Amino acid sequence: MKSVSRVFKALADPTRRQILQELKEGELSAGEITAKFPISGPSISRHLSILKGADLVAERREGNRIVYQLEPEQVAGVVGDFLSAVCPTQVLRSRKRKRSKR
Amino acid sequence: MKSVSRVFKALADPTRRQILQELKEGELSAGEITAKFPISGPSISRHLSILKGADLVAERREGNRIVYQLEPEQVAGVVGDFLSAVCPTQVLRSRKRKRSKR
DNA sequence: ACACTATTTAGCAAAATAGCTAAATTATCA
DNA sequence: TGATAATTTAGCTATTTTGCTAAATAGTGT
Repeated sequence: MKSVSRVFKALADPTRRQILQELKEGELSAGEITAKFPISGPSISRHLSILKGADLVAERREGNRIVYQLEPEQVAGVVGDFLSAVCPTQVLRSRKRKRSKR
Repeated sequence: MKSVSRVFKALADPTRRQILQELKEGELSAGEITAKFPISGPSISRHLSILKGADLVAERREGNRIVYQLEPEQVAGVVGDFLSAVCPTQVLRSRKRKRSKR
């Protein structure tokens, strides 16, 4: 699937959007994220893997747990690109140019 | 459903995102839009009604046909709000403040 | 090795989504 | 009014999504 599609599909779910908002405050482990939502751990885990698949978050293992952090550049990059493609006059501000296929 | 959810669900489909991009060039009738895609008229009609339900497009009847136009303020407003909520440092530019519940 | 904690993976059921064709609707024109 | 054109609505099917519980995996501490 294309990157843009993965990102917008990821953002289509309210739980996932809220996970991103929580991560904006700082990194959190899977368990800490789960504690903030009324749904099961496995369901959160699935949401996290979708967010990760869209590169909206990064994960790293830290001992026993897995810690997630927001990737604001991907969020702003992909969504911002779409926004400036569709309504160039409304949006915009100098964003870092994306490095081509690093 | 909440407005933000309707918007992001609407944007989750690639055909719908592309419809918005086509409309960016100027308004188009349902038939003209259909002609640009490889899927059936009724399917396009459904996509249009989802976009309309999210206020991403407006429609008006013009004689025989129904003409659609982009609502760039809704696109930029909702998506931009999310963007500045999640990654305030990356994005941003003065956007018109949304009039409260007109 | 064993127990314990944190997390993911598997497998299932219910709901939502997107496509199709056929039928209904709305407007135009003779 | 009757025919034609443009579009939507209805009804169907296949696929995807989201939630769950149970089981597997990975790391820590004894």
